Formats: sequence, structure tokens, C-alpha cells
Amino acid sequence: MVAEIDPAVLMGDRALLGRSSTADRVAGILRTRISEGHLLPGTRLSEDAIGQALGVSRNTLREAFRLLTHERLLSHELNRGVFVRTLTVQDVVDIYQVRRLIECAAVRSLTVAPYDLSQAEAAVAEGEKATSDGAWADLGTANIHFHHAVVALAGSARLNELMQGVLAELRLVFHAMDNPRVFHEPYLPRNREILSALKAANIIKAELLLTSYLDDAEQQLVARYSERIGTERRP
Amino acid sequence: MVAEIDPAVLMGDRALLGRSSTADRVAGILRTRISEGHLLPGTRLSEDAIGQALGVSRNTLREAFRLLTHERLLSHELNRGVFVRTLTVQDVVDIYQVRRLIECAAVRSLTVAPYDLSQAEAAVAEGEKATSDGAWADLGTANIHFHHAVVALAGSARLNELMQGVLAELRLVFHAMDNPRVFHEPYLPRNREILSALKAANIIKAELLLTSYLDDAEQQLVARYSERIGTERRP
DNA sequence: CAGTAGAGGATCGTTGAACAATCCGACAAG
DNA sequence: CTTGTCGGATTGTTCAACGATCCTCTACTG
Repeated sequence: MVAEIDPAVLMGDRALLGRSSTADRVAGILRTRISEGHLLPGTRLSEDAIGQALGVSRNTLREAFRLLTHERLLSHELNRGVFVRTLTVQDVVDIYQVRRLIECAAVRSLTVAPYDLSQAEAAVAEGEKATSDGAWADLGTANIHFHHAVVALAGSARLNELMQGVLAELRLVFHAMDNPRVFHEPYLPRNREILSALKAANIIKAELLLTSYLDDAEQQLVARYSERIGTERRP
Repeated sequence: MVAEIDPAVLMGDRALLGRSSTADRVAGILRTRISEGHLLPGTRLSEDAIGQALGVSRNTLREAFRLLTHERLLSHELNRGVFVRTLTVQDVVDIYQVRRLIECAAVRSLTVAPYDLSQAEAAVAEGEKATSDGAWADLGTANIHFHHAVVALAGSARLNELMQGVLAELRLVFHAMDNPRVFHEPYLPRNREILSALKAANIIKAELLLTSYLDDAEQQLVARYSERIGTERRP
């Protein structure tokens, strides 16, 4: 009898194999364009124009739109087309409500000692590198990575996905901040502080730090965002 | 000047008005068919057959499939088609991990006294009516409604939507229970107990009850579901 | 002059057909 | 029993077309 192959070995390769589909690739392109701020909120995405630009059919493009609409990056208005989503202040408040509940719950769920903080550690390092490079947009990304890593501690695929979506939405709001440095930089040391508390297995402290972090960010963002929206009424 | 109409009055009608789109309606039909158990997990949904049966084009049907795939009710395998999702035991575990975190977090977030328990109250009543009618499938639905109401206490649209999806997935698992009565009935009084604790503003007790509820349900479901899957290997 | 009605153009929603790519099952060969 | 191959069936993708809907601009009426 020949030695059999452990099926688990091949599991990782499955993703490489299965991922194709033009619609997915188109969605990926648009997703990065949006999250990097090249397509600003409110922009209308014409099926004809984009389909022609990317060289895909309208049907395929519509499937890509559908994908991004469910990720809340696009909003779809019947017979009017799709637009890059414009978040309301209420959306921002809801996003932070979700973050408060889920991130804190993820931290509080850490009872067994050996939990893996390497992702969170890496995200903080990423943020410190971005700071020393003066790449403030990357700093925002690193902060997002850190909080994603915090949620990942709960070990739930569904929660990870939700958080990924929520944080992608949050990026749309970040683009309304005209000075990313003054907004993002103060939060980097706070992330490291949270990480330290987690390392020390001081769950209570970590949760308190996290809560105040989110409260402050929300307050700052809402204040800045609401006045920003007020000035943008006239295109 | 003609008397003006209060805009709020028309808000309710908007949903009726705005909802069109053949794809959405098709998705709705399939969604209820699946959640009510007429389409069992593993069933393959042929584009040709269903498109012809519902009288819609293949393209439109594919948009509907895309919708339901993102709701995790269908699984889409490239070049093979879409199937009614078959959850793994790992999925069930993840679903209960999500429920534990979110439902408990929602309860714990109740600090201000006047929170609205009418939805939860109604769900328990719905369950008691289903029990007295002997409608055990409705009892399962009522239990789901109760826990949805618990999450709704957090007041977050995004959390509500997540929970709706997770509970819809859970319905797929429930259909694998051959005796819905013995599975669902014991949980009804526990829901009422949780409701009572909430009414008395005893948050800590409510959270403890909720945790043990979810632990028990998960354990029972995993045990029953894993052996069920084992027997279904041969079609 | 203001306000409304209507025509026109642009875009979307949906359909049907077509072709290539891929998968599945059966059958034959080793 | 396993492996290779073939043909049918289904999906992935594109294209063209038509009706429906919305937006804008014009012209008419008071």
C-alpha cells in the first residue's frame, strides 16, 4: 500500500485553485480603488463607462456591483445606478457601536491563556513603520489592521468578515479627514498600550482602554464628519 | 396653499414602492423556500430548471443566486452551479460563538433603564402560542425571533443584519433535527426566564442565563448534527 | 415672471441567444 | 481495479435588443 496524502495539506491550495471569476476580479479592482480613495463617495458608477473601461460586459459588471453593494461600499438605487456609498453621521455612530460591542466582546472572550497576539503585534509594528516613513495613509490602514486583529482573537470567521466590512466602510469616512496625520497619529501609542495590556493578560485594562479609544475616535470623527458633510451639499 | 403632507406618513409606503427588481423577488421566493425547508441542504439549483420554472431569464436568476450566496444560504461552486448550503459542524460552532459574543454583548450594553422589551415579549408570546397549537416549526421560528429581539436591544442596524443572517443559517441546521418538539420546547421557558431577568433590569442574571442557554443548545445541536451528517454520506 | 407639463435623451432592467470553458458520467483499455 | 478518453450537459461570459424609468431642458400657461 502506497503512503496516502494527508488531505489537510491540500486544503490551503484550494483557495488558489477556486478563485477566478471575472466578476470577482472586477470587484477587487473597484474595491481597492474605492478604499484607496480614488473613487470618492457619491461618485456615480456608470455601467457603460466602467464596463467599457475595464473591457467587461455589462452583465459581468453588474455582478461585481452586486458584490460590492453587499459589502456596503456601493449603494444601489433602482433605475438610477450604483454610487460609491456616502455614509451618514448615523452610519458612523452605528459603526462605532458595532466596534465597541464586538471588539470589547472579543477581548473579554480571552480566557484561555495562550492566545495568539502576533497579528496585533505586527499591525502595531506596521503603524510605527508608517509613522517613521511619514506615510499617514498607511498609518490609518495599520490602525485598522490592529483592530481587525483584535476581533480575530475571538476566532470566528463570521465576526472577522463582519469586521472587515465595517472597517472598509470606515475607510470611506477616513477619506473625509483632510489631515490624516493629526487624526491617526495619536491612536498609535494607544494601540500599543492595548497590546501591552493584552500581553500582560490584563483583560479588564485592555477592555477599558479599548472603550475609551473607541469613544474618543467616534466623538472626533462625528464632529469632523458632520461639519464636512454640511459643506459638501453643493457639488 | 394646499395642506402639506407629513413626509413621515409616506415613509412606510416607500418600502412597498421601492421594492421591485425581478432578481430581488426571485431571491425572496427562494429564500423562503429554503428557510421553510422545502429546499433541503445539498440540493443543486439548476439555472435552466429554476429559470424556466419561475419564468425568468438566466441572467436575472444568476443575480438572485448571487444575493443568496452572500447571505450564505447558497454555496456557489465554480463551473458546477449553486447548491443549498450544507453547514459543517464547524459552521455550527462558529454560529454559536457569534451568538454568545453578540447576544451577551447586546444584553450587557443595556445601561440606560428604559429599553424596549416589547419585541422580545412578543416573541415569547408567539412561542407560547405555537406550543399550545402544537406548531413545533413555528416554535423554532419564535425562538429565533426572541434572540433576534435580544440583539435588537443594542440598537445597531449592522448587528441586526448580521444576526438575521446567522439565524437564517441556523434554520438550515434546525431542518436536520427530526424531532423539532423535543429540541425546541425546553428552550421556551428559558427564554421567558431571560425576559423576566431583563424586565427586572437584572443584567447579570440575564447574561448568565443566556450563556448557559447557548452553551446547552450548541452542545445538543453539535452532537445531533454531527451524527446526522455522518449518516448522510451515502445518498 | 413663476410654475407646471411634456418631450427627448440617457441609463437601467431584463431577456434571449450564442460560444467557449468546464465538469460529469460512461465506456474502453491496461 | 485503476487509468485514459470521449461526448453530453451545464456553467461562465459576452453581445444585442427592447421596454421602463429617470433626469433635464424646453415651452407653454396663468
